[in-house]
Amino acid sequence: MSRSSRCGEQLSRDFFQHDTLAVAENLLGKILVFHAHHAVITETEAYIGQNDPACHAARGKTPRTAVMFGEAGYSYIYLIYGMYFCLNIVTEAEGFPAAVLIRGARLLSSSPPVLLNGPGKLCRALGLSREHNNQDLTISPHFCIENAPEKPSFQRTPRIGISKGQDKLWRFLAN
DNA sequence: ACCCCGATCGTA
DNA sequence: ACGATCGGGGTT
Repeated sequence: MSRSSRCGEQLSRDFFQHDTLAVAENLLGKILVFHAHHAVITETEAYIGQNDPACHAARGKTPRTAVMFGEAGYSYIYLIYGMYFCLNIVTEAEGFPAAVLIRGARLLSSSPPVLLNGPGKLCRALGLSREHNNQDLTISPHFCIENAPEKPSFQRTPRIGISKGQDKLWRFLAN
């Protein structure tokens, strides 16, 4: 984390190549950049490997989940309930399927800032959809995560909207 | 080929 | 509490 640790710098791959819980926690307060949009991440969830029953990759690699088995720092965007998209960022070592779901952010490129509470609303507001799946977030300044001065205080809770894996406190919510 | 259900959201 | 809406994944 040498170059990437400067404020406003695009995070490099090594930020994402770590334990998913650490990445989910450390993404709080960071800036999600998509073209003209800048948003402070306020809520994340971790989905970790084939032993996590709520993880899409729990039953192995399929065409949809293949990106989760790939290199860290790539986007995993999928359609949910036929109407909404959810944005994840792939984590950990290549071959280990895990990702962080971006559930909430405060949109700065608007006045006053708009609270995007919910992964579907977030993708709709930013214009993220299927065509932005499987993109490397460590390359382009138009789709990346930027470092930020401070990590906010936060709480951990069970993940939202799942029927399995509710015992884990894998949701991170900035105060 | 078919069926079930989901990492959601807005409205009732 | 519920409906909208459709692709993925398991089953036949």
